[in-house]
Amino acid sequence: MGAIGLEMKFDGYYTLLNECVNRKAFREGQRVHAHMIRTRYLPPVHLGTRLIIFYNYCDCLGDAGRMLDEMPERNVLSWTAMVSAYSKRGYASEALKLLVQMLRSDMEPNEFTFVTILTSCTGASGLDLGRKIHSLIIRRNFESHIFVGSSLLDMYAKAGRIYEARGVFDCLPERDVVSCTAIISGYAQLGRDEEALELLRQLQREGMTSNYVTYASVSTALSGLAELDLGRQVHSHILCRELPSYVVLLNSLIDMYSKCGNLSYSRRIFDSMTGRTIISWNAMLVGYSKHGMGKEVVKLFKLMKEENKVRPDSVTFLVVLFGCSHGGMKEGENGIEPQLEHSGCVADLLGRAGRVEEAFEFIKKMRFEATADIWGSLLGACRVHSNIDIGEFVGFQLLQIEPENAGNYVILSNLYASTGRWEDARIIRELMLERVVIREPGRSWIEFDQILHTFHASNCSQERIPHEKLVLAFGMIATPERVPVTFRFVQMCMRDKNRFNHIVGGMCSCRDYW
DNA sequence: ATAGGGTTAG
Repeated sequence: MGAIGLEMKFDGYYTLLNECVNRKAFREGQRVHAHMIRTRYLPPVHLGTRLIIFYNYCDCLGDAGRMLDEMPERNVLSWTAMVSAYSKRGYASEALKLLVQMLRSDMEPNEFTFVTILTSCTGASGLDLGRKIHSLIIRRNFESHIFVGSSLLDMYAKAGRIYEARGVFDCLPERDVVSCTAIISGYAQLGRDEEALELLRQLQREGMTSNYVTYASVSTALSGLAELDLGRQVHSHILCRELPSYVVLLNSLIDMYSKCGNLSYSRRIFDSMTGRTIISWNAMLVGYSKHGMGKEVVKLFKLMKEENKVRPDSVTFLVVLFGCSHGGMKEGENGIEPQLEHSGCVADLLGRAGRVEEAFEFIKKMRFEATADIWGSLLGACRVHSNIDIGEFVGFQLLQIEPENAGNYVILSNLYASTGRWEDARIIRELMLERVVIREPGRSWIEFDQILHTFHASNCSQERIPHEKLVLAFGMIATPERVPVTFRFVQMCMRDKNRFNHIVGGMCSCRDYW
């Protein structure tokens, strides 16, 4: 790093600041700025912007904002650099405030400004801001700019507004990898897997280019479809294209294979990786967890700690705790100390162990308000362990928090039915039909003799027989008759969207929990 | 000097 001299001017300052950004050297940069002030050097707009970027890079948004305020001359870039700082940290409303301030100062935003601010409008909560920005974009005719359009459609997709996203996409005068990938992954992220793949095929026919990001999204869609053959086809296509094996793509493939039912493929990819991230480990752990292989979860978790290259995050803990409970392992066996944010898992673990009262007390004593997920897992435990008192309380709690979730009605109704309270069961079902409009059609899969059989639950059916049972029955009928009943289940694998049940010798890997 | 899409969990 060069020294601060007396005769510093633009070039010298600029080089120094660049070095400070690269090294994230906050103190050094501050000294450079202080030198400017001491020598009464008024930085021109270009250098001032560099200072804003430097401060933002060091997480000193206040200093950066002050710099913008005090600059004698500002341009689009200085404003946009500051908008970008807010956006990158997810401060969407701050970013919008600054944009409004910018407009009031008669400074016209450019395409960079819009792209950067749109990235801060994420999820359903960003939709309102996103729409406001959209209208500003339309007024300035930026809508068909390829970068603006991509972030705009991505904003809608992430807010769950896939039709609006598609509308923006269809209006783009030109397309590229990013815009195509954005719309495909929009469908995939919403679980509209068939549509994602169909769109991929269509766009490829129309000549779209794809890269590793595209295939990471496509793998997400394949995970949802759980069609191993299709997954393998796409994988071999990826290998043929010799796409660089970026971690992101491999992580996605690990997940895809595990959800398509082939854990050994997942593990093979995992083992072949050189630069595993925490997501790689988590994806592999999730695989074992969903297959009910609690011991493997713990083994891999220990391996991760031994390797000591990545730090477990909250997802890791969730998975390991869930993996142990679903895999039939008791608490304490896993050697993991739950943190505060894993309280929900602890409650779930207690519930699954049949200690429903303790779970209920635990949830009531938690330092934060229980989420619908936490109540939901307790309700499930009440159903399994036939605890009508707590179940009724929790059920009504849930019907208030998320009246749109059909699952809660079904479980509560089943709980009533299992204790002979038929009238209450009926009332809850009617309530569900009244309140819940759309239900996701359920699906189950069963595979034997290397053929995958898919079952769809009818969307309008009043029948509530868990269709997994139907699948199991089908499996029993279809296996060769001369095989004795208890051995029919050898190597049978049954799954739905969330979990696998490996049935070996009449015993299920979930220990008959589901 | 300021820009877009992506992987795990719930």
